[in-house]
Amino acid sequence: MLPFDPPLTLLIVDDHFVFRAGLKAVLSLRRDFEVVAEAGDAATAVEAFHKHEPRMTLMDLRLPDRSGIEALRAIRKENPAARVLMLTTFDGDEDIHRALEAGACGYLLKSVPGQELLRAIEAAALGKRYIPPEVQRRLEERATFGELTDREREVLPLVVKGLTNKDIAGILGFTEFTAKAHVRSLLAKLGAADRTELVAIAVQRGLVHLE
Amino acid sequence: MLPFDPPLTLLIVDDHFVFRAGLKAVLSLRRDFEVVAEAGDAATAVEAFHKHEPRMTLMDLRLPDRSGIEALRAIRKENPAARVLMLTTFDGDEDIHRALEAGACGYLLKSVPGQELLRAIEAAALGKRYIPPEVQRRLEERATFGELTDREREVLPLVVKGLTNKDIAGILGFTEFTAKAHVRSLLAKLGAADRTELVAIAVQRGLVHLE
DNA sequence: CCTGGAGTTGTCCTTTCGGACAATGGCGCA
DNA sequence: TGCGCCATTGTCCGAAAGGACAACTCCAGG
Repeated sequence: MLPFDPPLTLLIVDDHFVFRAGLKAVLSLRRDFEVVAEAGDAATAVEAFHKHEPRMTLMDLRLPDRSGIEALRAIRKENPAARVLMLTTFDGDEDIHRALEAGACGYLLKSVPGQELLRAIEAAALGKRYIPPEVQRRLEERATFGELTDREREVLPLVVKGLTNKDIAGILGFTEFTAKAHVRSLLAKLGAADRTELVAIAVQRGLVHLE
Repeated sequence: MLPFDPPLTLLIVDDHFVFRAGLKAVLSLRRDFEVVAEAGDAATAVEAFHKHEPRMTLMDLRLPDRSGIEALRAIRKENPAARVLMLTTFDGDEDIHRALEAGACGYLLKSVPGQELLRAIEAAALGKRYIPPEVQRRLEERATFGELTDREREVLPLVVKGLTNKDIAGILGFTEFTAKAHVRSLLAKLGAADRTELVAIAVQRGLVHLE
């Protein structure tokens, strides 16, 4: 593999100072990689991207200003050719799916070994989509479930908050029967026996986030 | 602050290669800190501790062989004077509590800046317990809730799995009434209106872990 | 134009929940 | 010895949940 010339410019986005230091340490093993900027939150990330126009961005999914995927979208909106590699701990297949749909050119786990990280960046910079087998597997499992509708996505977080069908109906402005219908559909689509299990599955799969 | 002489020997335990690299990079800023070993899982960690007898151990809570706190316990059992600093992303107050109870000499968030990390290690090595204010706050909030009984700790995961009171009773070998009583008690102690909210709270607080 | 999916609103019926209250036995601690 | 906490088992009751159906509207896609 030929080295990048000029060097591959990189933007690092992660709210963990120590992890950023680790990335820089690993990336410094390649003379043809150059970290031109780093950011610890989404707003700074978008700004830094605009300023430095890096050829590759490494982005954490979980950022303090609660986005990561939003930052990805903002960056891809500014430059649709931008290459962004998501780098995160496992967050459920929904997050992976959303990241790839938003145009990420790969999805690495933070547990990635150094060599694989370098290879993934190289592959992504050359236009390939780098997705590790374990992530791929999760995505395929996911495909067996149907997509959720917009309404279902509105109802689900309310169920997770412990609200009753009547409460949900009041908030979203329809009758209890409608709420029941949506919940019934959610149970079927996610394979849950009742709303309690629904919460566990939804959280595990990253369809909703607690806090 | 006087430098450590001989140098402070350190063991690093974290399953993320990149994060370990970051730790080493930050720690190398102190000439009197010396990383003598590192481990990516609990078993290796205990082994490395036995072999190198480091004066300080930095340990991630979440390890692939599903322990972290177990590794902490194993290490403290071998050497009750061992100093172990937990270093992790937020995992709910229950994990913090269990770690400190098991003898951790501090609990840092992975988002910790480099300087604070170095200061925390220094403080912990000198016998102080380093706990950042945000973690302290979480622990105090927690104190307002009562401790769970052993039975409640058995029942809770089953509730989270979506089982009914009757199912739970069958598994644990008592009647549905007893299951109801425990669930009622859990609802009261954790401040949940129903078992759906109970799941959300239990997961958020780290009383149960999904997967 | 017609089909299908989504969203909406219902009914009927059985099961489950959760609150209030009460009673028993055990075990530790003062 | 007695008090309190825990675990256990109940009863009664109203509210909520969830399955099985059915029907209507709207709208996009073939």
